[in-house]
Amino acid sequence: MELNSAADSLAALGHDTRLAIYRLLVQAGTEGLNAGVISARLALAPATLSFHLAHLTRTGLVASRPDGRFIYYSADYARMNELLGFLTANCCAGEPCVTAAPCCLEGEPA
Amino acid sequence: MELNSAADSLAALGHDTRLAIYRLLVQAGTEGLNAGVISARLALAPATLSFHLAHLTRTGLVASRPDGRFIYYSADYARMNELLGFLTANCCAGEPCVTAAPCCLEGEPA
DNA sequence: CATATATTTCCATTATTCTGGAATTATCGA
DNA sequence: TCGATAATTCCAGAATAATGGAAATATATG
Repeated sequence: MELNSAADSLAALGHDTRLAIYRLLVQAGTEGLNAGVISARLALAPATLSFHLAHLTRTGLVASRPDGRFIYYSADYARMNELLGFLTANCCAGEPCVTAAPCCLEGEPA
Repeated sequence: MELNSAADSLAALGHDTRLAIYRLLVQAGTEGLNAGVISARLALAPATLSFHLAHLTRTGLVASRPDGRFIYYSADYARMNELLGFLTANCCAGEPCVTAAPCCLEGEPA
């Protein structure tokens, strides 16, 4: 993973509203939630939500899946783990250290 | 950890230059590096580096320790783990899932 | 086909962040 | 004490991001 791409993802998560959206999706599982449900739960104006969902999607943290009139959004767990791995890579200069274990990868296509 | 505080930390990491600084410090270990060394390695103007180090320090990701004319900066590994834990908290809606293991906590005062 | 609903895109305003030269503060060594 | 070095703060211009009303797009249902 490139530094540039990791920074983009972290910047996407570095905003109260987007982080709240992302956590909602992380907790929702692979099914995801449609935009209307997210909008209702977080009390966001449609245009504002759309802007933030587009941002999260652009960085690869979130995937979207149309279903009729609805669009379902879900967290991409593989991407999350890539990002966690990037942050802890080569850490601690040889001092005692355990690297972070992969999380939530079951059911993901790797 | 509060959502607000996590978002601040993620935003701090969501910038190419700050992420590069942070990774340098993560890899440098608990000793850390002084500002001059960081400035030289990343070819940053002093004022620019100072701005970014202040940002990282404000969020708690980085600690500073004066030593004579030098100021040493180091990654706060406990804080990094808090942040990783926050991102993966309650994830996957009961689907098979392994939470991230703590990293780099040896030698930290918890 | 007409209407209702879901979501996005357009757009303009407002707010925030980034950058680096110059001045400032602080420490070291002679 | 004086000059050199380390790092920060001040400042202002330039760039980027966030917000939400209104219009547009797309799908479902009667």
